Amino acid sequence: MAPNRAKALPSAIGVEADPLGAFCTTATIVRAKRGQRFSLSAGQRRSVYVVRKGLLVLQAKISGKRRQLLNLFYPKDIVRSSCVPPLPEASLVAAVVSEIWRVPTSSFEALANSDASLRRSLSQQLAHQHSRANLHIAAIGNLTSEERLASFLIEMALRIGVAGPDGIAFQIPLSRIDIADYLAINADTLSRVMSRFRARGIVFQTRRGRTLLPDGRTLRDLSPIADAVVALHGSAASKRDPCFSMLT
Amino acid sequence: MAPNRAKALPSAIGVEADPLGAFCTTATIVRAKRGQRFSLSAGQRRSVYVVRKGLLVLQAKISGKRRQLLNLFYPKDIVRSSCVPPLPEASLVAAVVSEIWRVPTSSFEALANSDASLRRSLSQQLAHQHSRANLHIAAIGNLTSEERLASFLIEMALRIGVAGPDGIAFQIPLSRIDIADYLAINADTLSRVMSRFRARGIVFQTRRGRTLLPDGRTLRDLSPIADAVVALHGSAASKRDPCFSMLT
DNA sequence: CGGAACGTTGACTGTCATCAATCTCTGTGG
DNA sequence: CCACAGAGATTGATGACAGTCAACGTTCCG
Repeated sequence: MAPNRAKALPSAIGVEADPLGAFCTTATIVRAKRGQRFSLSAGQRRSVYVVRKGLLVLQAKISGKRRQLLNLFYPKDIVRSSCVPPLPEASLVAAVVSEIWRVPTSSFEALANSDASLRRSLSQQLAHQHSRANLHIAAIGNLTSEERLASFLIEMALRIGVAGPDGIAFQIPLSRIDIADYLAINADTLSRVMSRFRARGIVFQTRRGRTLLPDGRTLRDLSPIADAVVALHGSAASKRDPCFSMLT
Repeated sequence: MAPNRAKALPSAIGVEADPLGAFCTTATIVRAKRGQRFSLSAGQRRSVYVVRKGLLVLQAKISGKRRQLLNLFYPKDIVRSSCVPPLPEASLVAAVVSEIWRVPTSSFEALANSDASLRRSLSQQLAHQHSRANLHIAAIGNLTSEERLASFLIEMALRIGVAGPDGIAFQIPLSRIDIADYLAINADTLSRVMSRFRARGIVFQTRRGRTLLPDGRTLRDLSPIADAVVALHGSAASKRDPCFSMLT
């Protein structure tokens, strides 16, 4: 819980380039428990957050009651308050145990100003996240709940799934309510759709919340935006494991 | 229609700073008719577009049939393909007669690299657009069709409205189908909601497509995200005309 | 004078949200 | 060890809202 001063990265062993590691000298490491919130309001001294491990969600409330998860943030993602609309209770919340670097906005800008290649990485990263936000608009604007859930499962599989002999397995890092609020459907409806998927053998769920997707092909066919999801979330997976070919 | 080499800006007369004017030396001016498309696919030589006048929409298709307008772009907005998700038929379309500057990506980056204050403006502008995209997620994820239409009318009023004695007037630059696809509702439903608004005296529509909003207060009350819409779209309006106080 | 595109309206249908009851899982305290 | 409470998930019944289809009206073209 106590923030530490970030140390230099351990020398990489077969790890791809980590341009965001440049912030390690000015960042404060924060280890967040599930549910921990990070304020994004303008009142607070502004910081930029860089996700290192885990999963964070950007959420807000509409008219004080209805909740919406606007974005999911994975490792390497950057969160800055200027990209967050001024909605009530807009905040960044850790969905699972996570590690985040908190970088003062001034240091963030100073570093970006001094390093052209870092600047390029940041620009690309932010554009990528913007692209994901736009895809999410298309998803919740046009898809049925089944299609949304299929797209979400593909996203999860690509981001945190591990390919095995029986399919792709992972532990969904969000509660049912979180998933429902992310996909903009009712939690009850989500439960129904999930049950339907289970009955059709599209997903298997064991106790302890593990999810198994035995048939990537069918899942792909269920999601009209599967190609785009793979393009935006699949880069990590395809590097990690060739067995994702069912999805990609 | 014929692209011209951009000329230097005329000396400003009481006009606020225009950091994007820096691109005038390398930009190609494009005057677009209603419906003209700009490719954003990777195949094409990439360009960055800067909106100068008019209104552009970013659209895509889902499974070849359903259309979604992802974003609206107003003057000063920047459109680059890296912010656009890889969906079928993703394209930038002029909703009305517009003027756009087409800047080669290489020039765009070179200029940004050479000028720290321009870089700051660009970063702010892109963050602002990202913020609007996130607000749109909240809108189509959580609002009823009435609430969506109210929010849209507020956005239009702030962006292109002119305050007069009878309220705020403007000519909606989108067809009904466009508006419906932007708000992610059916065009028939939109027509019904609009009729309801007319019956309640919330909007008046004359022939020639002019729209009049006599009662900004009621409209505000109908939109749960009115505050955020005003914050993200109202800066131009409040400078232009104090009569927008009904909305802000 | 057609014809096309767009908008409006009504009737019907289907999906999804709401409400409520039940069940599972987890952690706590006796 | 068991009982209990509370949160979250599941499932059914029900109703409202919005999408679909169809018919008709309007406007603007050639």
